[in-house]
Amino acid sequence: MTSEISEKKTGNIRAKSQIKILTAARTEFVLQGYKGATVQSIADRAELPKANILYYFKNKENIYHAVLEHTLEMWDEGIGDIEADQGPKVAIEKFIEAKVRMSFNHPESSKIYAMEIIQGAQHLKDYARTYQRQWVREKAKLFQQWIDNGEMADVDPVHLIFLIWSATQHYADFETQILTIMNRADFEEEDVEQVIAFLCDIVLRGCGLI
Amino acid sequence: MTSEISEKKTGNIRAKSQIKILTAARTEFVLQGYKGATVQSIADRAELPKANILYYFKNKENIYHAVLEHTLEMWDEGIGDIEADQGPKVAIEKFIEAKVRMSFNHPESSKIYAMEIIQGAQHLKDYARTYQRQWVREKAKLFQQWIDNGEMADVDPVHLIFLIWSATQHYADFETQILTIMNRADFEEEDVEQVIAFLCDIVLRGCGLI
DNA sequence: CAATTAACTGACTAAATGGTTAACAACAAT
DNA sequence: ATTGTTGTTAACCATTTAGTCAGTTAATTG
Repeated sequence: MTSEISEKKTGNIRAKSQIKILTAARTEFVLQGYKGATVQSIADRAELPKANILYYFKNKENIYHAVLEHTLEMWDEGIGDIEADQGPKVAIEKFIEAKVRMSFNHPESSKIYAMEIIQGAQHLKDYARTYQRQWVREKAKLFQQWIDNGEMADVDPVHLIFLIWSATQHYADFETQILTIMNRADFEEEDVEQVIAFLCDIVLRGCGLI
Repeated sequence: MTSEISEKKTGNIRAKSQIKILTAARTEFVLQGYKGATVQSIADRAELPKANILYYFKNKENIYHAVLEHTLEMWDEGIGDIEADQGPKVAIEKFIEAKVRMSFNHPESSKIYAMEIIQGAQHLKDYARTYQRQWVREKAKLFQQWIDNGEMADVDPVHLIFLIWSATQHYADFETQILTIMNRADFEEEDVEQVIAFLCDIVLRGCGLI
């Protein structure tokens, strides 16, 4: 039987290699798409021989699944949830800020997710059908209560959620376009705060909360 | 020398075949990505032999370029431009409506475009750098004048354009997700109008125009 | 009709690619 | 040391795929 130390060491090698591979894979899948990313290109980016990649992941599809899973975990965690107790203004502000920060900090995850949806969500149909639909319904109900209480303007809650999703994720997915148009090489913390302020301003005023 | 009639007929065959091929190709590129779409799969979808595809387009990249070009033409035409003479309210309304209708009528073009940008805009860098950047600057200046004249709230014009782009294109690019969440099979004219009304409502109020 | 051009296609080829295997190296446990 | 486990990798193979080509048919023209 293996000792605790050896387990840790073994685990470390596995974990380190897997992270290295998944990081390289994520980039390749974004740049080249699923079919365009080759095991060899992932190996090159990870600076490992191809066979070593296939030692840790049985095949290319498994790598992709692992990347996708990681993406969904982030989506769940980083989303910051919409909380009921502080009213619509704070809830929307917090939600927008969480989503914008996510987009700027992890654009690749957002891109992987976007490409997956654009191509028909082959691997994510169930996720949207069960988890996401439920989440949207719950939050929509919450917004509707605020509307009924006269705490915010009468806007369609579901489309409001879509609006916030799209506007925030745009800064990740269309990074390249935005940087080119703004004639910038990279985003800075300043930009992140400006976007948060802008979106909160428009959306809150749009919801009659300012 | 070929007669006018023969030119027309010849042109017809070429044009018809090319449209057939490009339509099939567009769908395949959306569903499978550039590398994933094979010349054979495009041929199958177009119901033509593979060699016939390569008779009309020298190679796969040429097909993709043709698809992309068509997409950009649509983008230019359908965008409806932001006109100065009727003030910010009408300008924004018209722009939103044009973009939303475009998204619902030609989701595949929007998807091709989105994937291209997400993957780093390899084929579109120049387009964004020259044409788009100029367009955004022009329109931003226009918004700024309205702001300076006190005709609308002081919101960042460039980010306002990004917001409208993202919110409208979202209905094309994330079609699958939205339909799944809304538990619907297809969009109807009713939906289009609801989205237009919703977005105009939020954005106009967000800009202090209601 | 004869000749020229355009449209079309089955069969083939060279290169790329996902995945296997078998042999080897590092290392821990006894 | 011996044994077993994990990690590592070059070499190899089967399949897929873009693109070519040689030859055929259809259309057009003079």
